[in-house]
Amino acid sequence: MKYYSVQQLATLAGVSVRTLHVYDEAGLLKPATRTEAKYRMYGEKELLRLQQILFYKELDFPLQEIRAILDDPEFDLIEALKHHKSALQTRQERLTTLLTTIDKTISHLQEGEFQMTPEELYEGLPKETAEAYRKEATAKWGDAVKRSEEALRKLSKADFGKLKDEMKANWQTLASMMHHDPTSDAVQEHIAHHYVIIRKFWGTDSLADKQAKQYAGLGQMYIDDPRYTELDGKPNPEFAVFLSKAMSYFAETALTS
Amino acid sequence: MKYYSVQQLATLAGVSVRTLHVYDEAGLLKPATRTEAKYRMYGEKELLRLQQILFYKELDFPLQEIRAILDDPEFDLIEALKHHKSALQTRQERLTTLLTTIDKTISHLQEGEFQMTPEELYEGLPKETAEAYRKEATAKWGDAVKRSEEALRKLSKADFGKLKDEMKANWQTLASMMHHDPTSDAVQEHIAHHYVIIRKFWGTDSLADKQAKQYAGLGQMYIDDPRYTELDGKPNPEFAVFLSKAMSYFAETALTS
DNA sequence: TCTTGACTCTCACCTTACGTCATAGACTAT
DNA sequence: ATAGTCTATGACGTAAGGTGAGAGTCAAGA
Repeated sequence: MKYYSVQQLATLAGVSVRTLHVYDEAGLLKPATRTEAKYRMYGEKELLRLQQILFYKELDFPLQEIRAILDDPEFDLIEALKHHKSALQTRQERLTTLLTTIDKTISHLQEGEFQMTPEELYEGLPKETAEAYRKEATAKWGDAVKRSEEALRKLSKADFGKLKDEMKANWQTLASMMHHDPTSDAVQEHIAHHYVIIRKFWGTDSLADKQAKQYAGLGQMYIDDPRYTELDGKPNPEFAVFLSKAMSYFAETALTS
Repeated sequence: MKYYSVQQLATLAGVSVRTLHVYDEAGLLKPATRTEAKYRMYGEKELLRLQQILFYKELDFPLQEIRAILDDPEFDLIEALKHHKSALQTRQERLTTLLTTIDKTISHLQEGEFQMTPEELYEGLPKETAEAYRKEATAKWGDAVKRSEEALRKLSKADFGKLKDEMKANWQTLASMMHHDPTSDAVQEHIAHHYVIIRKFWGTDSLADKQAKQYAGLGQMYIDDPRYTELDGKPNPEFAVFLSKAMSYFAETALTS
């Protein structure tokens, strides 16, 4: 039977000696035995248990719960995991909010310094071209466009600003992703995230789904049209940028008209 | 000049009195003045500073840094925000990994755990009719059906019951809506709400989207087929009821096979 | 055998940003 | 005057260890 000293076990598992002391004290991981001089000696079983402990610690379980899980065979592990999962999701949402706030703060502070003028936003997309897109969209989606505009008008000014910010970020992500890898699923993810944004502002309102579907359909209209996606018979590397701008223009128009 | 007591300020800002004590002690927010009895009195300026403090606290800055930011006009705020942002992004990535790990662990633990008798679920739909629907569905959606079944088997018994209840309610709403107005958008809303339910039970799992899409497609299959929607060349008033039962049967079968 | 250096033991205080008493004094309304 | 509310300070507790202090233990070289 092989034994490990505190330091050996600590090194093996990548934790500190103090950590093992704490686990011993907490009854979470007792040494297999002690020498006459009270040195802690751990065996294979303890090593395995430590692996388990570290696994749950990775999942951010508090030590008390880890002990409960490992010691009580009746413990409803699955329920605990699910509970923990929802807690993590809450944290993640909070982090997302924080990141958005930080982004806004940064861009607010940089106002004037790096601010995008509307001209820059539409850069490469001349007014008449943009107008043409809008006409095309309204011709194909007339009613939907109107209903979308109604829904948008129901937002408060503050929400309107937030919505614009989030959508802008989403489009920028799309453009950046497709710039780095034109074959990626970025468009799908973009639309999926668009759903998320829409839901956030209109909740379960059935208008949300209509709006999102209409938007997705509008994007699809461009995506399906080789006049936009291809250049000389090959994928147009500028398509992502174009799509971003076109959709942005469409939304801006819908939001403000 | 208006002054606020500790409690007034605390209530205004939504923090505890103790928090204000701590901030005073830390030199982060000193009261404008003190009464003879040493009561802390805060003015407008302090209120504004408190807003600032809470803003940075929202961004998870430690109090020491907040003090540095607010007291040192030379502090490079934008750099600090950017630095902080990347830290938050790291945390968020870690959370995502954790959530994935939890999902994997849950499904690993639930493997093979769940079985159920199909008999009680066929209620209201004769066996041979039901079997025919299922055959049609699997013929058209073979692979998707199998994947869906996998996902469904991973639910706990408790969740399974809840899912059944919510889906049943959703179908009943559909049937009732279409009964009153066969031309309504009820099917779209039904599918949209189905998305919501699915997300609730599978959360971040990407299977959720596949499941929902497949379900939507299956419904569309019936909706597009005049054999079901029409009767003697006119809209079939029983279609909603039929669809409800067919979809119900399909899901039940997927849940139990 | 003695000494040196590495290892180990337990005790105990420190960390964040407060929460939660405890005790004592201050203010307000009846 | 008295009850009820508000305030002050001080002290202890939290999670999961970090960082020593002081003392004992072990293996190896001189």
